[in-house]
Amino acid sequence: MPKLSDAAIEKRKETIEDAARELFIKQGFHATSMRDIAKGAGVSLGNLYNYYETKDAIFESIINRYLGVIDEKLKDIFARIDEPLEPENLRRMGGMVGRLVNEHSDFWLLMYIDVLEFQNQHFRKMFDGISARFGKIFAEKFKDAEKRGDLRTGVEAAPVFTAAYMQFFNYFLVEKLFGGNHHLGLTDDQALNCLTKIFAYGTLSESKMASFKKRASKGLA
Amino acid sequence: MPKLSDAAIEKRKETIEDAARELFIKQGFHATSMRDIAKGAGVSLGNLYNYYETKDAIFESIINRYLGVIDEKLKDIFARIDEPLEPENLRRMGGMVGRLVNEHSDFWLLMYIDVLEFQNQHFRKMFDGISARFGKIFAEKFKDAEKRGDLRTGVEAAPVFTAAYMQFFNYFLVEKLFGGNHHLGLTDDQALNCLTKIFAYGTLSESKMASFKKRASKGLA
DNA sequence: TTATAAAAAACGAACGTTCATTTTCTTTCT
DNA sequence: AGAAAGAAAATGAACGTTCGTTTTTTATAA
Repeated sequence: MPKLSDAAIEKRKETIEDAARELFIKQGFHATSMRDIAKGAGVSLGNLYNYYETKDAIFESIINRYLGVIDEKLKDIFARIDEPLEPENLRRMGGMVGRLVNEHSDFWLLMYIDVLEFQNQHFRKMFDGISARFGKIFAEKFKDAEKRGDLRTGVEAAPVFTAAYMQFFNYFLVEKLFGGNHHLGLTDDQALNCLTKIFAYGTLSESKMASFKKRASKGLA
Repeated sequence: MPKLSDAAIEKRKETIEDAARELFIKQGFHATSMRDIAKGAGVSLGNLYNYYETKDAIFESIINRYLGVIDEKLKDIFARIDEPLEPENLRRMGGMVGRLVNEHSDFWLLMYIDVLEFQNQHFRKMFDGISARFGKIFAEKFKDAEKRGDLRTGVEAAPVFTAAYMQFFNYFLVEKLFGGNHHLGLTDDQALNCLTKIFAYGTLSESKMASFKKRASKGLA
């Protein structure tokens, strides 16, 4: 047989990793055998080792691939937010984060596998210094907002925005993975509204809130 | 040999479960063998089966025991909070939640094991309808606060209190287990203050906030 | 002696990994 | 065009371990 093209190898690896991911998520890493993965991918047991050195390497490859996907999705979300402290944008972000969590709940399960089995080696960077990263992404916007006096005195933009992001994120994680069952006692929509309101009133200056309320009463809502 | 006393059996089970818990947390459930547990507890392999039917049963026993402990600690925390919507009390709760998370981080790891390996069977009740439970615990307090007009119009006490609790909880979890590394860009103290302020300004009526600020300026802080 | 706890040995099944073998497909040669 | 050669891919049996659990044996104290 001639050597497979890089594209062909890549394609095969994807089908293997798709099968492995599904199994890891459904039954955990250690409970999933190489035989399971082989069967799931429609590949022989031995052939797996032509593509990966070890079982761990499969997990790592899955994670690295997925990290890239989620990273893009997050970038996309933040790119769609021009004014990060605007309440309506916070609310929109919450919706997008919710969709991200729900559509990729398997990704967060992989994160828990990583925490338990690999001491969180691969996901460390996910939350490490996240506020500083938001500070960079929205550097001008945050500076502008502070100049304009949009924020209450003593309130910094980056931690507040991060806290809002984390709150949305965690809300949907609890709902999706931990049996929250509407743990705030509200529908998802109501919960998003409630949380957004808290962050809006909690962080914006009174003048900013007033102008926002005026705009809201005239506007869409 | 005569039958062991119930107390003796209980004591032995505790040492076994202590060893098992440590191993489960350090290396995961499936990666921990019955031989590991036996060695860790200073007991023979076969003897484990005089105390537990299966390996799963050990895990379940650990969880049920621990759920009781955490439940008590949480009850204790809420018992120490007479006025749940008072900002200074929210802040105090945050501190207590932080200590709970940090001192019992293994408990939350067990929760992740449960999510991954047991479909969250044992921890379901942890977050299920948590807002309603807070609503019951603080029923009178919430009603009083709403009567007094402590809250902004349209803001319900239970979801807001729950959101605050979850935010504190999640903050420390991320710090402890996910390599947050001061992910809000603040010290823990500053983070607690920041979050408390958001929830205070975000949910309390202006009159209530004014009286609080007056009291704060006169008082300790 | 007798009931029972504890220890040790043994069980079959399943694990991750290896490897000799077979299959597959391109290339080369007639 | 078609057979032979060569190289890489795919296979699945087999390896040595280790797994959870069971069974057997030994030790202990009333």
